[in-house]
Amino acid sequence: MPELPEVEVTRRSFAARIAGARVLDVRMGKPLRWPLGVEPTRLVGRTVTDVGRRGKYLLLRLDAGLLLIHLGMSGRLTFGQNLLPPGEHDHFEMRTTQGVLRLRDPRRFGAVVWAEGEDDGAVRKLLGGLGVEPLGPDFDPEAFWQALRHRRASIKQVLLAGDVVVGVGNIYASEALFVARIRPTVSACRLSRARVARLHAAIRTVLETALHWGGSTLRDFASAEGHSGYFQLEAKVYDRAGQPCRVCATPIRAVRQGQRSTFYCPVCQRY
DNA sequence: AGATGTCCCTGGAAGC
DNA sequence: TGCTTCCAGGGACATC
Repeated sequence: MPELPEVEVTRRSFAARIAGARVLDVRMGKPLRWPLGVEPTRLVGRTVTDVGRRGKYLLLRLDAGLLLIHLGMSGRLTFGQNLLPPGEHDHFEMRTTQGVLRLRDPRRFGAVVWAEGEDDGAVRKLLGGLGVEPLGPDFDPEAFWQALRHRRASIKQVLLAGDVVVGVGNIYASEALFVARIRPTVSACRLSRARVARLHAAIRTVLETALHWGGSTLRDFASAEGHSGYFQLEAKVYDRAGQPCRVCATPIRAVRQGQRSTFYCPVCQRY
């Protein structure tokens, strides 16, 4: 589920509804990626003030302290009144006066971490090294080029690292590079200003389009192929190894970069 | 500092 | 059918 658009859609789905809610109790299931970092009962009685987002982290702010929530690979967050009893994969549950916030995460790569404030050690450790928000005002072509010009790793891996720009996961990295017509394996520092400007625009377009369509991932759409009118969000390259490029019909190629799969069109995407 | 490999965990799909 | 192997959208951490 979760790259930046999915996390942002999740945030919007409950931010207004949970604001002002008082915590009634907190229940933990199996351990997530990191311990909560606070006795769950200490959250009882606090009030949720708002829900923010930084990269793929949700920031649930309380009148004192905040919870950093990450969905990992398989996490789903729900907030509602009449939820079923917790299942075996529901590992965090916070009952409030306005509904129950529940994290279901079968793979348990996700996390819920307590921080006393915005400059807490946990916040600095998890959020301190993050790059700029791709949909925010600080993401601009010139600064992007400046940040890339000293990086010798492949552009795909630099995008995934998240220390230049956040929120671009494995699927959207392949898709954005296709839109920008850039070979994923090219070294980041070899990209010209003009090509970086194209990539900048492509990242925004890809993420904004996904956000506009409700944050459903390209993979979800691909598996739902034929069902709805959402085919404009079909992956152009992701998971399409061997299938014809939608632009030039050349078979899409798959390679591995840093233990992750990358897909590209060898004709449309140049070095 | 930056690049690279490893690991956390479960479930579904593919291969034999 | 049943077993094994591989793969999955993330990212912190150790190591070089």
